[in-house]
Amino acid sequence: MYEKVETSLNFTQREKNIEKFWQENNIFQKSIDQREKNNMFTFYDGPPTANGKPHIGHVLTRVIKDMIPRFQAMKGYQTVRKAGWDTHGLPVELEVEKLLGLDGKEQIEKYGIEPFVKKCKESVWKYKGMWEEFSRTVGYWADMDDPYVTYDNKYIESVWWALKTIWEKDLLYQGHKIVPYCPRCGTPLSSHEVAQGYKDVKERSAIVRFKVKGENAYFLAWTTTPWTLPSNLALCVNPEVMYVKAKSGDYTYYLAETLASKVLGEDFSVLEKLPGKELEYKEYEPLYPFAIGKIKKKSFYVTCDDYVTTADGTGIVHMAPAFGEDDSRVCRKYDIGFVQFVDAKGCLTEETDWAGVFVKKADPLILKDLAEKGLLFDAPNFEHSYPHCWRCDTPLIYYARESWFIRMTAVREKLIRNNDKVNWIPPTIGKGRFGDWIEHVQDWGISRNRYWGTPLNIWECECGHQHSIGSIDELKAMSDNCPDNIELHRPFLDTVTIKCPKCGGKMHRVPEVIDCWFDSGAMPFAQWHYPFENKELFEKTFPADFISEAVDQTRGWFYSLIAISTLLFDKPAYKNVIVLGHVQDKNGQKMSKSKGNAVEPMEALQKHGADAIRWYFYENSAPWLPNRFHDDAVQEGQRKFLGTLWNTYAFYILYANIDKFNPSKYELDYENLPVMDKWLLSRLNSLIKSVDANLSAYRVTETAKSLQDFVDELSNWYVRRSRERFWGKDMTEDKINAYMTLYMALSTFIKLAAPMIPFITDTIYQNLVRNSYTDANESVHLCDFPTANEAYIDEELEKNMQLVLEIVSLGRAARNTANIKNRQPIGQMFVKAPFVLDAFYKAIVADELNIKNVDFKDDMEKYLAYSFKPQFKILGPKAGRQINEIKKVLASLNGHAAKEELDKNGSLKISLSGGAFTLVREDVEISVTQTEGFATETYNKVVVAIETTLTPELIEEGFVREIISKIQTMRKENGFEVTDRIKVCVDGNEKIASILKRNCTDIQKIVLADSIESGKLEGFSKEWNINGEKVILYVK
RNA sequence: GGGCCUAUAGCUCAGCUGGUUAGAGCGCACGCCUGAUAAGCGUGAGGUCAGUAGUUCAAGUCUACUUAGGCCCA
Repeated sequence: MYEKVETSLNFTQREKNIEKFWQENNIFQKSIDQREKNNMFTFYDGPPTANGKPHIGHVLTRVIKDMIPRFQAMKGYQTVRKAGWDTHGLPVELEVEKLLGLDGKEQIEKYGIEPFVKKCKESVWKYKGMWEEFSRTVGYWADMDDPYVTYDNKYIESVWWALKTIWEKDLLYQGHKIVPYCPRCGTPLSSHEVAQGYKDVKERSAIVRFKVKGENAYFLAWTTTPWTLPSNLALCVNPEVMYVKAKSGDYTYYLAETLASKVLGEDFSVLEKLPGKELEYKEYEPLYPFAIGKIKKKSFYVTCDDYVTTADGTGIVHMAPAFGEDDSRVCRKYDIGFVQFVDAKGCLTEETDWAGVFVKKADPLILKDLAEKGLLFDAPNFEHSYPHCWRCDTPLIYYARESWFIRMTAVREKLIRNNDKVNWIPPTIGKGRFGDWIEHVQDWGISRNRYWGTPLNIWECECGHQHSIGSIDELKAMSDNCPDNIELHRPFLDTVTIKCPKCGGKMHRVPEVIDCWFDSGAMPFAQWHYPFENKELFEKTFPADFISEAVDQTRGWFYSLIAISTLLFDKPAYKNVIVLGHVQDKNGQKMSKSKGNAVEPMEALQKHGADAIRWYFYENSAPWLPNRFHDDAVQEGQRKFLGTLWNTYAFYILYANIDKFNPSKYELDYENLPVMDKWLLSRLNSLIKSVDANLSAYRVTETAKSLQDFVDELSNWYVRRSRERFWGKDMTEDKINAYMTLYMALSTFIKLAAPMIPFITDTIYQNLVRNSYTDANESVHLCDFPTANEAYIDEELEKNMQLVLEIVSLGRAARNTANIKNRQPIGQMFVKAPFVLDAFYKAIVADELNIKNVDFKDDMEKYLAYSFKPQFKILGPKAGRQINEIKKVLASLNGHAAKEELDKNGSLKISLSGGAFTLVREDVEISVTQTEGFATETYNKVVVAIETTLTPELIEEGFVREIISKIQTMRKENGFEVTDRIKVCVDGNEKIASILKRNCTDIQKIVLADSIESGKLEGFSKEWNINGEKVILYVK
């Protein structure tokens, strides 16, 4: 016996039960252990930080990340899924600073690095519990008991190994990096911090004259930061842009052609036009002498780069390599020197005339000085948005800092090659956003001047020698003051010195820690402490078969993974990646706490249940598109899909319990099944094929849609059509067939859907399958994914049934137009379709539409008229611009005559203003327009016509159907059980009473009545209006 | 400021290499059906396919620009 099924849709409670069941019985672990060790499917989990709360977007990533491995596990692969935590980095430090009331690096150092780092370590677990509960609730299966943690000594040791390997390949070097820098706090800011502090400011910019060497002319260059002019080393033009040499007043200038009139006014004459490329390497005289002698490399000439625009300014940009990302890059490209006449406090240095003056204060002084020297062309006011420190409101400066880089430019070709091996979903990201990014890859600045992170494993000697340590053992071997239980963090490592292999001197570690993106990109090997342990395991699980994160990770994790795997192994770190769109609110706006439109994920899960939310994300739209999330949308899918599935299951259980039916006692007798059952099994097996193919190819939405369509047809066609087969008292062959077919459909379907909606499918499985078969697997998630039985797939059958559905739909429409309700039988229906159905299907149509006769007819002329339209796709290229006239002529043709001509000659002649034109059959589209006496409907190539005149016999039958329906309604309203037998009485209408009498045998049988009498008034009563006849019915 | 993505019915989304009446689901109105169903079926109202210009016999679809939103980078 099955457990009785609640028809309530209270999914959340049932999900909690399943969650508990999984936990108590280690279902997740079993799903891994039961599979063959050498048959692996690898998934890498991108680590979240547990010092931030999960938000609704994490539901999307988790449900996608969860579903694919569940599917592969059922396909027979061992699918190891290790959870991970990202624990290092500036966000953690900032959180702790806030907590401790600290502000800036000075205060941190005063507070003490050791206690600070300790706090950081605690802080990262702030929301761990919440994350775990969240993961359990959405049904995210990953090994949470033994996760990888990026701050773990073993993890760091693996990262060190990687860094040392890179160091030994000579791909790790020191250089300058331009960072947004707060001169007051003495610290660079992350882009996230910079973004918080943009403000519109009005400043004076400068257009400066740079004297061309050996030529009586000047370059006009524009800058918004005059304080960088003393550090000028080069100019830059766009090689593609046209420049002019123009005479204006006493001066001759070079500047961009399109900006000349804006800058010089109307009064100038063009002496020469030339592309920027021809200005390359032209030398000029330095504005200031400060740098002369300080630099050995050749400087003070014009460079080319396409970052220069002609949006404003002069089209010539002044370059100070210490103060701008582009400046720095271009100067490196041209091998120009480097000077930085601004100190760490943001003041100009001794070398200049304004020593100790803060940069922003120096601006007017420098402008004045240039004006006096006749080098200032103009100093226009300029309004722009400029970043300020979010802490202290000081204007930020872009400032070169000593920094460590990984030479990604050296492995660019390899990166591109490896990226080509990745299956990006959608492919456009791999080619576009990501492909372009690595096409222009820059060296990776990996050092951070902070405290809480993986320490950079480079030791430096006074003699200049540098050494990279690759393991704890190596450190201990080279050091005489390394504690036994050394923790690989600041400040503990800062005091550990090693002996210089070159000079024997003391080597100290450099102060930097590394970018935490390097940590997360190292997880393929660091999660297993490779190469110190688990060598074989790593090799088996690299590269990953599948990863998935949101689109913002393109230059984050997606990049760091492939960057590191390319550097170390020259392989991509993953084979398939689904890139997910962001979750937005109802109006397509970004969700944020400040806007108050953020959806609390736990609340949403509580309200709708995990399956409903999962389903929404699978079904709603392609995963990479932005998802608008709101309650109503989730409810829709829940009702339509989960509700329908549940009800179909409840239907089966209801009747199987009445009949004490157990599928294990029977065999499915395929050969002798009725067509309806064969159709369902064919649909089912086609579905298996398509779901398997789609999920194997990571096509999520397509899978969801096909599952949804199947449930719809299962419930609203198969079950609805087959309902009566379950009603009879005896266990007939037909009833067994129906049970077996429905059981097979349901029990197979839940396996197909299990990866997507793991809770409801297991709930159903526990009752439906485990109560049918004592030897069934413990959980649906331990089952093998179904394989299609090709012998059951009958495409012809599915095609026929499809036509039945279309005809039925048209028939209903025709009834509607004729205003004849469904209970009123109709005598005749004619159908024209591309192919003819045999008697069985016609019977379904007849029954479904309550029509006595259904016949196929090719010649429908009696009931219809034709109209003609050009078949544009074919006729368009042939007819060209005549096509509009053809359309007009066709519309005015006599349909019947034209049809006849076309049928007879195979062609149709029409006359146009330009002469006669001959159309063949393929050139025109013929459609049906009119009706006469019959109600007709048409769609695609199917036409139906129903007879609208009714005979007295048909009308009487209509009454019988009405009466039965009313009695059934009364049974239901008055709480009779399905099997109860009743007595029926009728009163108040002779016509109805006589109809009842004439048809009492049929009616009694259907409504389970022992007797039908008139006059004797017993039981529940209700007055009805049946086709205009008032009558009172009684049931008892 | 630069690159990329998105914009189609009140809402959520389809719309293949351009083909003329732009579809589906939800919601709404009316009607039908229903002894599993919180469902189902039909009809109707509801669209300047974000805007402008262009290519073409033909543009939701291709091109350019603009607007709004998003992501990444400055």
